[in-house]
Amino acid sequence: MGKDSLTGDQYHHGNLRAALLDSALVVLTEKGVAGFSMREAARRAGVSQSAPKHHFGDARGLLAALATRAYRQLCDRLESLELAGLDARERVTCIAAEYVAFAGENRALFDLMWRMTQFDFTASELAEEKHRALLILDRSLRGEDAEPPAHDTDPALVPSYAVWSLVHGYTTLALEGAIDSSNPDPLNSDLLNTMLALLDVSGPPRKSFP
Amino acid sequence: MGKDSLTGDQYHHGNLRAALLDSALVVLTEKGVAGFSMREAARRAGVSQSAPKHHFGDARGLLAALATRAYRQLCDRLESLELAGLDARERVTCIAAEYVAFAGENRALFDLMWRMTQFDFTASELAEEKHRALLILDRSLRGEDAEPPAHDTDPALVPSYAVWSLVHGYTTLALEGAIDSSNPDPLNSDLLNTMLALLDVSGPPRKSFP
DNA sequence: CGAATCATCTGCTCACTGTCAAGATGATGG
DNA sequence: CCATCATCTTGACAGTGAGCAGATGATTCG
Repeated sequence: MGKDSLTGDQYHHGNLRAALLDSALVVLTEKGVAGFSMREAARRAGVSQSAPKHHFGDARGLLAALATRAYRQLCDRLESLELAGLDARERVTCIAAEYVAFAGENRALFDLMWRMTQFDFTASELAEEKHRALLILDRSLRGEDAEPPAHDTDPALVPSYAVWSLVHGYTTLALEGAIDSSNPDPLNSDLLNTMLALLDVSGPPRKSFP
Repeated sequence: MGKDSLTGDQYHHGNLRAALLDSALVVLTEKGVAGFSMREAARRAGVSQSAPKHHFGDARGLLAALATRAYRQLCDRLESLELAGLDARERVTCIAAEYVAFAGENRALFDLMWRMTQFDFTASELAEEKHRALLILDRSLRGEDAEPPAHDTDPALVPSYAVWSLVHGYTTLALEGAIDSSNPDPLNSDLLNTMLALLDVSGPPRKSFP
């Protein structure tokens, strides 16, 4: 377990960093990204308003750390899926369901994860975890023994990019009420699977891209 | 032209609403969604801090009006595309390119459009324009003479939902640096077209969804 | 053991924001 | 001509992120 572990032992003088991340998550979940307040997160952790500074620098730093932890959790969930014995299409269905489930269970967090460019462009650790998500998706799709992609624009990655785009696009569209605005809980796995069925996930792309 | 027209005639006592929308767009473009300030928008329009209240209620109202105008502009651009004589795949390519171009030319605005749930859940005019985007996409995809969808969950809409999800997902992923983080201008139409080629946009879906 | 050093946390201040209530200003219309 | 109404200004308030000086306490080192 890293320094972001959920349960703190000593508290008041101890692992404030993890405690702040926890209280920040509560505030974020209750108030949303727009209503988030670093002072309130500090208040709920029982410390002064400027205590977070030493651990996260500023508010963007706190949110970046929160988003990084969220990416790590998502990656862990995707990585721990049992995909042995499934064909490519079943694996995609499985991954997509987990992705959508994570977004539905952690809406405010999922929002934040895709809103970081407006807070911090240069969070390298965060970019790493984001990239890890792509690699996990690609490995799940093409199998453990397939050759890993040489670079971000490797043509072999195209099907993975397509799956990610489709699943991620559907998730955000649905959460923003663009799919079925009358439905309060719009994440519909059946619809997503029907759309995924229209996607050719097996073969390599026809031509490379620069 | 509606009341959101860009050029104001009388100004100081006249169409402040449009002037505020214009200055708000400038502030939004310069500072991004997180750095947006209603006071600064009022300042740039040459009026007092609480002048926007009468026209938009509060800050969320201003942003909602801005997002609504943006949806209208996007819809107009998609609607004015010349698609006659093209087959389904060419039409999709054309629409996708326009969608991505709009997002690239209006990044802050595009961000805002998909961040409204955290500002205002009940902007009916906005939801209308968002829905109009779907109908335009669907009509472009299935042709002018196809029967319009009966409801939001009409199975005939599935290919349109899939195209929208793929294109929208790719756009947001690319803008967030998830596709090729080293590329500062990541919107690559070739990659998008290659992904769209993997999608079966012609036939009806195999089975309906609830 | 004592003292210096360092990490951590507090208190205070500042500029800025969104929102509200009360009042000016000016156009419209009876 | 005057009342009414829409529009805009002024002045206030609580809340926020950020910076600075200093208290507190743990650690390390002479």
